[in-house]
Amino acid sequence: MHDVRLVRERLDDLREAMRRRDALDALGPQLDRCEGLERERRLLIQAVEERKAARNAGSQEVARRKRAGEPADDLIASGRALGDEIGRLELELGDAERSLATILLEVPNITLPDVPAGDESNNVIVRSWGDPRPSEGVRPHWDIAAQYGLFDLERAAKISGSGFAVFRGAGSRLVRALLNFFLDVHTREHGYEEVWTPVLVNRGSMTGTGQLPKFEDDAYKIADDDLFLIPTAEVPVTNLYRDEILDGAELPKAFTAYTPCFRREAGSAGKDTRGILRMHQFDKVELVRYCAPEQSETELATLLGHAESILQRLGIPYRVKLLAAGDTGFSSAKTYDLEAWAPGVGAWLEVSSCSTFTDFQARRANIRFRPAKGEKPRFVHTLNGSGLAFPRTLACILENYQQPDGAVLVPEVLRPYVGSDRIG
RNA sequence: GGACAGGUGGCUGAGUGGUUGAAAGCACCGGUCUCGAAAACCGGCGUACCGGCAACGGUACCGUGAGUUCGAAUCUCACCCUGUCCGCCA
Repeated sequence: MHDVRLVRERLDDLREAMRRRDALDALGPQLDRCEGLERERRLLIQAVEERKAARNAGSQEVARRKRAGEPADDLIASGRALGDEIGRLELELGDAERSLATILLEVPNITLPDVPAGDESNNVIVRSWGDPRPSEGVRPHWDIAAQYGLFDLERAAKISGSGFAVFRGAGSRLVRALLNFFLDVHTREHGYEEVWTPVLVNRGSMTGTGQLPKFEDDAYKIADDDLFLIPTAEVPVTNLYRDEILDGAELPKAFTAYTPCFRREAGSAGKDTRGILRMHQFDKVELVRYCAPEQSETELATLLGHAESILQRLGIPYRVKLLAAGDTGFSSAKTYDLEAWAPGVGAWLEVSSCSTFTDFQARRANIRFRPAKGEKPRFVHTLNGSGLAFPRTLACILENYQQPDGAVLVPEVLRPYVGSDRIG
């Protein structure tokens, strides 16, 4: 959510930001409406407060006269008239504020100046790591998994539906290994505090991080209780400090969490239908950081480095992609995707997405910090990134570590967790 | 799910419908005293919005939302949360 002052003072900047996202056609008229609504809102606030001040003064005088035993019927009558008027004006004010909020809650964040404008064709590969293994002779992960019984999509479809997976045997053990390996690295070497959170969250949390109101159709919802299954651990972890004021000396704060993630993938029909590349439920270890605005630039680099470190330890070649404004998520101001090489499917798979949200989420979730004693609270900056998503990482491991005899070597760093050095 | 008891400022904790943004204490900040510190004493100490260059003025906020009233922390209703007991349950 944007500061209303942006509408008042820098509406052109907001328009330009939407243009860079290729969203001006859709949002331009809405922004124009905001300008009028904002003006109307302020006039109504002034009108209401003026009358409230008069009513308060009148009430004081009523109290004084009653104590003095004097009549106050005239003041009570004028107070009642003021009250009626205030009621009417407040209805109008409520309408204006709701209309304004409805629009503003659906305006995406402003991307940073170094984010390229336009759609995904303007994404930039900023660097890459490792030597991508040629695809020749490498089977896709679903073939490997079928041979060694690593996961069972047919039975998952029977018990849940398409887009769900049952991992079994060595496959299940690999998932558990990823979970422990990722969390161990982030807590022991990268300085994150580990948290284990609910995966069912309320509407306020989903709105705080920006999934709602615009993307309600993408989320699994428990209608009876107005709860949502989290699409990412970003939601519960970022909302940890919703409506709080943090001590500036504590910043930056860093959290890592393992959670399952649930996505309806509405609009993704027909994409990545083979294997486990796009699931309704998948597992992920997430990294979340809170920092002061001045730190967020370096914090993003730090976060990205932590995610990259996992791929390097696993020995999986990857590339770092800076997303163009039009490809950048709703709440994000700047996003780097980490794409790992999957020789079997012959594609770069997005295994992590690292973003800074500047103060966009903090404003929605009301997360502030006090820079120093006696100073005014300011909004924090929030960042998050996957470190990493399990299914695609698993696919990359199977395909990169496939041996000529068909077996799969277990990456060195995972061996203590898996308990063996090969599958097959 | 049922029955009680509660939800007030960073914390503890008062608060008869009418100078209550809210007593008091703690914590915190500044000052006096001191060689320094502690103690004592004095003063300060919430957030947001509206207007104003500013000084400052105004409005709102005592779990949330409605309602009664000239006026609500205080009365009414609904909801949420916490605690305790019962039921159920991994």
